[in-house]
Amino acid sequence: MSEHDDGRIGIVAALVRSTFLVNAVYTESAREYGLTMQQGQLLCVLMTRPYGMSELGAVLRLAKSSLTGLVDRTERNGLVQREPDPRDTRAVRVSLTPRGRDLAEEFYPETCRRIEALPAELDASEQEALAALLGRVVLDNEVPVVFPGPGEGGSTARGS
Amino acid sequence: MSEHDDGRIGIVAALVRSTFLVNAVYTESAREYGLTMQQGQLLCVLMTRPYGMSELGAVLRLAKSSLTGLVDRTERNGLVQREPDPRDTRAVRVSLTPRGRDLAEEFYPETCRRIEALPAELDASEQEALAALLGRVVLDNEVPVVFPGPGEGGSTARGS
DNA sequence: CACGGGTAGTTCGTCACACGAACTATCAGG
DNA sequence: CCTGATAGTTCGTGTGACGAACTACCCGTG
Repeated sequence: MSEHDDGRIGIVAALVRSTFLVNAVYTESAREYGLTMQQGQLLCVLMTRPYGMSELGAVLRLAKSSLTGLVDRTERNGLVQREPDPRDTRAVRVSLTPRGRDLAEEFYPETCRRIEALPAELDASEQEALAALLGRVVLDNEVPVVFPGPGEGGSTARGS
Repeated sequence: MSEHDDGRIGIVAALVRSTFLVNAVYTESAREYGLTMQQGQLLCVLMTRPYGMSELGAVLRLAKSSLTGLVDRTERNGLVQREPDPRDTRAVRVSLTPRGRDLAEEFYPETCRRIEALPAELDASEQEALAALLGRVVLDNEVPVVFPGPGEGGSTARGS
């Protein structure tokens, strides 16, 4: 109820405005790599491993027809590819192409840097506290892993 | 592989995923009122006072041609109106129609409720801490008032 | 006063995004 | 086999975002 005598705002406004901020930064970063935010997100998700279309739809919270379009466009740009799923003739596995992986491995850390810069005015313990609190919020609300944590991105789960 | 043995995530992932979450909630809420997220945002901004197009572009971070389209569509839905600016023949003032205000006054608090529910598992002091930390982040990064704080919505025009 | 540069918005063409409904093809259980 | 569920695609529609080009107007300067 008491909000901004000294710049203090409610938790709702704080969440909405920080969302607006992160959206803008993410979009801007993607733009500079020739990506849209959605395509950037797709690449980030696929960094860890290939996904089926339905699975991707669940992670990105998209209707299946929306996802077909997104993968179509990203595939047309040469960043992802569809492969038949050996276990199920109906299904496809979407994975990064070499070019897509290269791009993701530039885009992802650069975007991390930019997001990381947003709370730069907070000291280390405050940043940790923020991460912990927000982390609990996303955990409590079962947010899909739409952005891998550090260490999950580049080197760990890859080879084939 | 270093971070989430116990659910802890880095600050970047926390920010990105919470953004994803709030986006989804906001979009969903708007959808139920027959709005898109952008139109809902427009209504929320206009709740406090009328804006000029350029001004709106700055707040919503949209190119002017994008804004023309958004206002066009929202106007077609009968929620906002363009009025000539008495001070400047070139300019227009965009304001809520009565119907737009009614809708905003349903949409805004309902969306607040939903956003507020996200950190419900945090206790009061934790919520306060989160609001304070996030509030500083948005302040440091000069995020426009894209979502009014409580009390700024109806008639109490509390400046800057 | 005229002129010229800046400002306010719109128009136009283009592409991305998101959805639902209808569709094809395959899987799996009986 | 049949039948119902599952995996994806296609199609049509509306929204969203942008840059470039345009009109109309403001205002300071000469």
